[in-house]
Amino acid sequence: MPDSQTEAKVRVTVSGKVVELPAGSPAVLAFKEAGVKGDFLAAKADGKVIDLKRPLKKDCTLEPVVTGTKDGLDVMRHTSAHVMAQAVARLYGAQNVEFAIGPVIDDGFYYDFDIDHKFVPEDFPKIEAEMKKIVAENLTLERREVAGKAEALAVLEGQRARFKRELIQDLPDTETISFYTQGEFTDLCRGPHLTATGKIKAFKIMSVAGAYWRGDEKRDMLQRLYATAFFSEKELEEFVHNLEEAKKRDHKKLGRELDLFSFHQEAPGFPFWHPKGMVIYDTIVDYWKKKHTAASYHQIKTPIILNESLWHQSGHWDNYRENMYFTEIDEQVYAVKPMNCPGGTLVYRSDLRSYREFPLRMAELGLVHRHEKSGVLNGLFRVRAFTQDDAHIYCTPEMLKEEIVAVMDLIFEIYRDFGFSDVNVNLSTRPEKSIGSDAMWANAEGSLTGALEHRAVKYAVDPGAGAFYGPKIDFQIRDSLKRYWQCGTIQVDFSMPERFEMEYVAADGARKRPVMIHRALLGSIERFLGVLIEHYGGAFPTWLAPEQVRVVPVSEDKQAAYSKRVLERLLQAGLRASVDLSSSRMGAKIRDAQMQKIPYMLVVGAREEETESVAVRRRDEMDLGAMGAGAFVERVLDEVRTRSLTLTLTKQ
RNA sequence: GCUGCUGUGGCUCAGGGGUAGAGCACGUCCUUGGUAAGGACGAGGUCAUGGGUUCAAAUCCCAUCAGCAGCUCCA
Repeated sequence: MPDSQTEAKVRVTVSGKVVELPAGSPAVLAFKEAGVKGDFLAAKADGKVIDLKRPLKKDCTLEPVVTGTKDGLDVMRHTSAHVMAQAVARLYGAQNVEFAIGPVIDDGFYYDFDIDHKFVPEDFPKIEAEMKKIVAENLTLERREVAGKAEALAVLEGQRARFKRELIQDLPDTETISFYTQGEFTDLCRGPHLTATGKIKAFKIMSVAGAYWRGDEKRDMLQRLYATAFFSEKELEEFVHNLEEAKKRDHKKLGRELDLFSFHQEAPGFPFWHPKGMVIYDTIVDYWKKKHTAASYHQIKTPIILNESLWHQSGHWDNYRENMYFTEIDEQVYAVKPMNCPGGTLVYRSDLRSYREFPLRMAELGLVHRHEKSGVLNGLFRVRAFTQDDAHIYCTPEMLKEEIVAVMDLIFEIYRDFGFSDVNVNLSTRPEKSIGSDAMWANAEGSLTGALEHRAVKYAVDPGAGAFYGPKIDFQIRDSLKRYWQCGTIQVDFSMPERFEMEYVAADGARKRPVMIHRALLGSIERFLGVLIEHYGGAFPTWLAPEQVRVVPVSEDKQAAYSKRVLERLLQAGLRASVDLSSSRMGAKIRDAQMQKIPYMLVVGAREEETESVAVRRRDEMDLGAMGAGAFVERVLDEVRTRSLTLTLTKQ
């Protein structure tokens, strides 16, 4: 019998229960001792995920990581990455491959390989089949810790493993270095991992792409296999289905199909808006202007081309020149504005300002141009010319918090009206390199957090991620496919007022420097419209729809006059409508309107003509039956007025 | 910007060393039909651009431009 007096023990707290185990016992034993049952994938010791077999060396709080959790999924995906690497090693010969890294990412994992064979999608089934074999073999994963870099390098002795060696070299000396082995495959890895490959459930290789070693384009280009894994085939199928859905909703595709905008070789990165796209664009702008007028904003418009000297003063010439376009006027250099603020400050300085005007809110839908690298252009999401829904607010430091609350209120209200109720909020605080006094930063950051807390907004803090000229809050909206889009931002700016020597006259008659808030809600109208297209899948709510009502005569001959009368009535009421007087059959006309995702179709035939009525059909395929033409108009107008996100008309 | 893939009528795409095809859309005509495609006929492309190989290039090679994916960048 072991001497319990001398044997070291660890005290482990598992869901409130304390169990005592010999030091070095595997984590999983603690669950067993504590009587916790379940499908364990890993353990979490004081918040850190570790292997189930990891020896416990000191007292800790331990919880199981089980199927169905994010932690569990990450562990399974991590092990899946090793399995994929092992499969590649088996299929192409371990001596022919060099392994780089294989981390878990948001939607799965990847592994980077240096291999002569060029992966093509046709290789995926083969690799997947080998992975399935490895899972079926249920190989156990063994962790081996080595003492320092020298020993780690010794493990790799004689192997082609220049990436692994480099990784080891760059590790801090204090770091524990570990390897994981499953069957014949060993990989440098921090872990944690599943206990055995058999616990991997459903996986799929998604794509292959080039990727630079350590993201550096001057270094080796590797082949990256993207893959994903889930706890069940069902979840995997759902994921794949979602990807297809996202593809269907691609705004570039819908933009073409719905005839909203186009892009052309003659102007890469510069969108061309078609009539229907313009309707949506203008509707957003009209709405935006109304909201800003109601929130006591003034609206200004500043030039697109401004003298180079202004950009020296603003600091853009030093920091942003690469992204700017230049031109020449009368032998003077001018720049096309990449941002609106410098022009805005000229408006501010056009008059002597008083504290009585504060907070002075100047909004500008400013068209900016930025030279984005060709490879980053992406439909409306990344363009070279776009309209920022910008505003600059000038106020005193004391007003900051209240102003920020007001901006936030406006942001959330506007997001809600477009159907975005889930918003991620991020606070970025002072970076190492920054201007402005400690007191200024304290006030600004205090105002931002104060505003967030005042409205009980949940937010994450990104320490040191603020701009050098001030802290900021960023807003990301979640769309119907659960993707997040960075749109809104509120930035406090200490730099601009200094650089442009902006002043106001305070109550005591002294000249003081105002604080400037720089804010955008939608970010860029173009990009936001792209997000809206994907969010709604092209089926815009009625208030935004380019065409709201399509009149469909049953017989073009016989109901031409009546259908035109109905159309006239719709147009007079201010609705966007048209009539289909083509000679196609009614079914084809309906199909056409349906594919254009027009909210309402009005079928008019002999029956309707007799009673001055219309047979209403909703694009979500509901035949609502007949109703009086006047009643229809009133109800749709109401739907538009309230900016309803759903179609509201129902069967009477 | 880097790497890979792609570029054929307005759109989606097939074809492929011997000077081009389908469906949809479009036009004309016939059809006047009650809730997702009626029919016939027709027009439309120097196969992204420039160069090279070849008796012959849309097809093969190179470069350029553009698009897509990824990397990086940006926020």
